[in-house]
Amino acid sequence: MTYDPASDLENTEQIFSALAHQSRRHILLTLHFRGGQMSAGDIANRFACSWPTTTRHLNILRVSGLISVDKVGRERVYKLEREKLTKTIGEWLDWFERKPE
Amino acid sequence: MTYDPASDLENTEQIFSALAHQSRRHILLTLHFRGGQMSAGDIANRFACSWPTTTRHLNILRVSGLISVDKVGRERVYKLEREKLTKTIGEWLDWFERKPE
DNA sequence: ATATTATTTAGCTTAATTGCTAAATGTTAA
DNA sequence: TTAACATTTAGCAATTAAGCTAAATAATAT
Repeated sequence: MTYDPASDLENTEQIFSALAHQSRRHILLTLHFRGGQMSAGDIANRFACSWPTTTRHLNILRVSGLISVDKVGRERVYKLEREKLTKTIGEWLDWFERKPE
Repeated sequence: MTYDPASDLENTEQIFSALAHQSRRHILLTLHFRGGQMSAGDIANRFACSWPTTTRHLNILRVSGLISVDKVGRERVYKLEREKLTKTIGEWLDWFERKPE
């Protein structure tokens, strides 16, 4: 797969949209501070909303590429894609560190 | 006004929500690369959507604190609050540069 | 005073998001 | 093979977001 600017922009859109919800930002931080990996249940148990609602948040994060998932037995283990997050947002933010000519 | 963690969190929410829309991110970049200040008309003319729609985007950005506005004659001049953007997002992103203990 | 310019506000419609509960799926244990 | 567990999918209701056109406001120019 070669570089596709259109899908890259689309992904930036997905990522910023994913970050727009408090619960999803919280999930990312929780994942990070618990070592980068947690099962769906471990995540769901830490949040006030219902498990299906958390599942949907996880899915939005997964489609954006900010997390990935792995089946382990009957559990699903979600993994933070830390570099995807820091690279995408960091690079966007970098435009504002550049002097406007 | 002393530091208020609740309103600080609320503002983070506003900022991430403001950044979730492509047009609003575009407005911020346009402002930055045109020197940090533009009239509402200059901004609206550069976008495909109707002027009232742009006005609403500008208002969302203003309420979040990412831009500010100044009346100059019959124009309204919008100004990018560059540091608000880089500080808020940069500091949030920094959590992910810290080692999770 | 009146017209023109710059911009916002109001009001409406459609689409998207978020939350819920209940049902379905797939996996391991008895 | 049946029960229990871990999780997702389906489907619904309520809220919010985003777009438009038309009307309102406020400042300058004639």
